Amino acid sequence: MLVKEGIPTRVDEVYAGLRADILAGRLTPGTRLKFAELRGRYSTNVGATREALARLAAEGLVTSAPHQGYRVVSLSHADLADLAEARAGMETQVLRLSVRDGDMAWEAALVAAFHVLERTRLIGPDDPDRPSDAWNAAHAAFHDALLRGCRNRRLLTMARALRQEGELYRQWSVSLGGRARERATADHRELLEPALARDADLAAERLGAHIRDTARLLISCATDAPAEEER
Amino acid sequence: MLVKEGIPTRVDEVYAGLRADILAGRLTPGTRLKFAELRGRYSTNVGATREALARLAAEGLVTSAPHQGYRVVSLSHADLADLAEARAGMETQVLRLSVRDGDMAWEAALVAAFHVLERTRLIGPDDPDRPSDAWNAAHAAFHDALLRGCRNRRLLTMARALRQEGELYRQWSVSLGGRARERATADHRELLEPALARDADLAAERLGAHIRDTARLLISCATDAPAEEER
DNA sequence: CGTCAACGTTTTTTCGAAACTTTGCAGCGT
DNA sequence: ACGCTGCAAAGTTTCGAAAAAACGTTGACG
Repeated sequence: MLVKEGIPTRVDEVYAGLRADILAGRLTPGTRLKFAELRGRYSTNVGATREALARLAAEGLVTSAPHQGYRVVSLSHADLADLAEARAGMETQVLRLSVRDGDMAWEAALVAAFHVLERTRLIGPDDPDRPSDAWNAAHAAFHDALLRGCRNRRLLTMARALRQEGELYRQWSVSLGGRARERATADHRELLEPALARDADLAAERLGAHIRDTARLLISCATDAPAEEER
Repeated sequence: MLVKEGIPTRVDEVYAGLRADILAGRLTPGTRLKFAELRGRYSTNVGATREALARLAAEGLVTSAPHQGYRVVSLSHADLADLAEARAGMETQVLRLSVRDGDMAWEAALVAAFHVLERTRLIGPDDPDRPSDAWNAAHAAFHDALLRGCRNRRLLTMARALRQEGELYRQWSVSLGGRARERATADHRELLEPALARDADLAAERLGAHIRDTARLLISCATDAPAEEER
């Protein structure tokens, strides 16, 4: 956060790669991140790896304990509940500001994102139980477009970080229940309309409900105990 | 964040020292942080310094640009307004949860913190224009006690990080106006009472107003342009 | 049979120097 | 006088190896 753009350095590459691997699920939650492995995986030195991990730790995607190395953040029902609560509060606040301050370009981007989301098949060709990658991307883009009108960089950054962690849970949750499939488009249209109508209260209320519902759904679906340790 | 405790490592020392120096104002906002200097100041190597700075950057206390090093975050009126808005939203949310979930130990700690704050002289012996160090510490402790009842670690951590940045502005603001002095104790009593009475709405409303008022006061007082560049 | 201590291995942390990038300055040409 | 190009200095980034710490195993003792 608060890092100005410029020419990407070596650390940035490792950071980006690591983050992508975690978010895409190529590195499962709870796995230990040994420097030797990472050094081979991203073909870099220890120092760069260390700094990339430090950034991810600050972001909440990995945890660190002195002299015990880093590991991918582990998931738990309790933490998911906490995260949902934090997101509901955070994102509704940002959405209010977004609705208040967003200009026409924001509206246009929002409508565009919704259009893409609406037209993207929820279920991919490969795995009939899991949302397709394209849909996940469109979904994330829509929610980001929703918040992007907020002029407060600080709040926007925090909301994004929280949402990103949510993606981790989504990635590792088992197949979504049937209800989610039918509701998906309707839910998002119900978010779009009050946002465009500049009804901040209604939009915020619906977004909060959306987040809480999704979290509840994930919790109820994840009957299997979430990944814990690995030594 | 999300760093488990353990035996402090070298990086932790540098991180702690650097953070203390920034918050105490020994390193002024906007100053460039050269590795050579820091290496001498904390008698350590480049790598440790680098990692400590990376953590502080993630926390928002320093900024970084590729190939241009790190510098202490610079202050501006616009950013202060953003920060106040973020804090108002964040802290009121955490306070609601704190009031809802806080147990008797929380109440006790809160009362104790208020007692100390009430009995601490606002104006120190050395500088008649600036709050004393003791009062600043008591003030921070009271606000922390207010929020500490919140069981959601994630929200609590974020609220604390935001508040910490606020301390930076307070440190560098010019002497507070007269109104602040009389209102100080009354303001905080008006925070304490609804919290103990478990009136989350009233407590949240007053805290939000308190934060916004303080920020407004700081902005109006800081007639001199805030520190900007230094190359 | 269980517990504890010591040893060896694995992994993290620390460190200084080489390599690369940016910045400031002087010289040259227009 | 102004602008551009190339050089020198300062500073950041990268790198691999040495040092310190934790972990697992083995062996001895109660």
